[in-house]
Amino acid sequence: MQKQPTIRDVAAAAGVSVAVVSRVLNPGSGPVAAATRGRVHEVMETLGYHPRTAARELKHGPPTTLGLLLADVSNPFFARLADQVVQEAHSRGIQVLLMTTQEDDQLEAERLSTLIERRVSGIIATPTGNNLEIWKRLHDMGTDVVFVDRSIPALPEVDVVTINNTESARSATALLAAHGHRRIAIISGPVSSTTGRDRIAGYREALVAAHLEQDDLLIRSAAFRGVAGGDAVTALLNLEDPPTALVVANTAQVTAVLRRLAHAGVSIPEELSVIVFEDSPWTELMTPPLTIVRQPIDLLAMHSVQLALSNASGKASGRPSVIRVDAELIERSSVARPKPRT
Amino acid sequence: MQKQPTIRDVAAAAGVSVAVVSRVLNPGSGPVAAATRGRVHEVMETLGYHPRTAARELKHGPPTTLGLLLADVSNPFFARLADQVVQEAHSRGIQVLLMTTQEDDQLEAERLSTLIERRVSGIIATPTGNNLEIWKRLHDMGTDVVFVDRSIPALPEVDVVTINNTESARSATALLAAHGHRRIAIISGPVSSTTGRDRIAGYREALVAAHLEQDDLLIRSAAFRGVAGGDAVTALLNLEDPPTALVVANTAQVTAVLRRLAHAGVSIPEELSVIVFEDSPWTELMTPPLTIVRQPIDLLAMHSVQLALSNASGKASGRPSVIRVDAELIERSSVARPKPRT
DNA sequence: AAACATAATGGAACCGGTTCCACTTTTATT
DNA sequence: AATAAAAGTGGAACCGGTTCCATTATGTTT
Repeated sequence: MQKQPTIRDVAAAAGVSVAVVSRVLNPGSGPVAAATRGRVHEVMETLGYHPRTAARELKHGPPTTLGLLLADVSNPFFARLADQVVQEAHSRGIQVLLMTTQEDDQLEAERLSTLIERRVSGIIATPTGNNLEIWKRLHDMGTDVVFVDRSIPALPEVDVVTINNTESARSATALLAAHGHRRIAIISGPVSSTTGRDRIAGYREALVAAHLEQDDLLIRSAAFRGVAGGDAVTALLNLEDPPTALVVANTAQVTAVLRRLAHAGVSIPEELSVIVFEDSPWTELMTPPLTIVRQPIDLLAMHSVQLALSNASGKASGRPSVIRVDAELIERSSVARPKPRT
Repeated sequence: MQKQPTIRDVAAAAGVSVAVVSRVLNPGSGPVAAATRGRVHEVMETLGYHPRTAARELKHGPPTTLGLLLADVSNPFFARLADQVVQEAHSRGIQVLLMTTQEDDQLEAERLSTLIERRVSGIIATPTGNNLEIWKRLHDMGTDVVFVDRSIPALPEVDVVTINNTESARSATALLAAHGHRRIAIISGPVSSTTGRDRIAGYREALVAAHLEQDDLLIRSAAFRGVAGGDAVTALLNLEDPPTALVVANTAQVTAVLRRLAHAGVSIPEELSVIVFEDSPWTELMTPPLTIVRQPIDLLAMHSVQLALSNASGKASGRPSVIRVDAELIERSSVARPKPRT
């Protein structure tokens, strides 16, 4: 491994000063004779010269890197979000440092530390909900923080991009109520998360609107990681008066829930109507095809990147932006009328 | 956005020289009195000081960043690979720059450029198959390149981590043959990819071993992106003598294939036995649960990171490493005996 | 107490770029 | 042709760390 040529090597080989080479490197930063430019380019080519980003960033750290801090990427929802964010960023010449927290606030704190040291211009994150002080400090330092999917109410100064969680859970629940269900259950994310809380709120709204009785036993929160969704299902099925319909509002637990249902021999939609928050292509291939709530991941990604970078470019709007996009309820065949009581 | 404190600010505030602060920052790089260390730490805390990675890397670029160049991350296979790679890297204090090529060699070239400029210590990639010269140059420059999942035969000097593609396709095909199938089809990736080629080779081996006739009409290559898998299915079904069994060896096209089969009203496994290369939890939830080839993504990730970093730490082995891990054939219910000819 | 090893600290060069400013050469103006 | 304006170039400081080496403070040995 021979060592890399530097700008001075190039300058020497081309018979010019480093200032000139730098100008060639940064078009528009100053005049360079066409002939000189050509010669310098040639030399760079033959020497295999590539300017070091680290050195360039020393002077004035340009917004060339963005931190993406997700819970984990094995979850297809986050994976697709990551994919879109990366594409969106690339299209603007920005690179993405991908980090994962595994829903662990200790890890989150560590990741944030390295992002600070890298002086990333912006951070797009699904916060665990803790580390308040770090987030606040980050924001005060001028880093553009954008929470996506979830948020932290205690930090109203941070930009947020989410789907309309309340409304999406409300409409899903309302659909079930419209089919005549009176015992509708919901499995959501942990109540410590805004998605968990908001979706339960929407669920309640729908029950109220449909004049249905609320039963807290029908509301189950499951952690994002692990297989808590399965246990929630079992608990629901063992209820004295079990539900006839179920909203799975925890994307990470959808397969765990379905697995347990299959195991228990529950037939969908005859014995249980189901709506899931998840739009994997697999949902359509199931028997029966599942009625789903589709989250517009591309919009989430687009707005996140936009916010994370717009502020960086000195927008400095007073108010924090809160962007709420609508999810889409797609009716397929996992919802039916409840069978009459025996 | 006030500007960040530098090491000199800390030094001044603590009443010491920058050299001392640097030593505090890098334990083991020199002696510092315990009292001094404490004072410096305090000052760093109150000033909210974080050393800039860019500046640190200027001196001797330490192997602190790794490039991960994948086709795309919306594909769950790559997503899980990314997740594992990131975790593996984090556990060693390494950050990951995630980039995607969308299977486009033009984009690949651009991404590689930025990785070179960042002086990443290693690159883990699923190469498109082109850009030979760039890969070669990268390798010659001393960057540790590791191809994962796929490889480029024309670049034998590069480390590779893959599953045993030939064997996995062979065993899947053999299982179908053992069930009495004589017309077995395969939908693989493009023949320009090593995975595509190797899996077809394994398929052929199995046919030979089972003394079955080979029919090139039963071999279909589909691009990774798009919905080419669907068209391949249609073509197979319209054959004069259609297959009774199918191996879907193109992970990215599995759902497209299944969708088309569902659309065509083909019942699995009665009319068509199916084995897919894919181990999403959804495969088990299908009706019937699908027989699959499971790729040990965690091993792929572990070995990739290990190789990408081991070389960096000056291992400098003469031979390139080729690590081939075994995939696992998991029998469920999508394979049955062919129904007798009518 | 003298002699010497060791610990602790500071000064300054250096990493590889960018940029300001001064200086020289070319082109335009009248 | 004289002069002003613009284009092209180079020297050197600077960004924020690391590190070598010299210097001073502390501790140990005989």
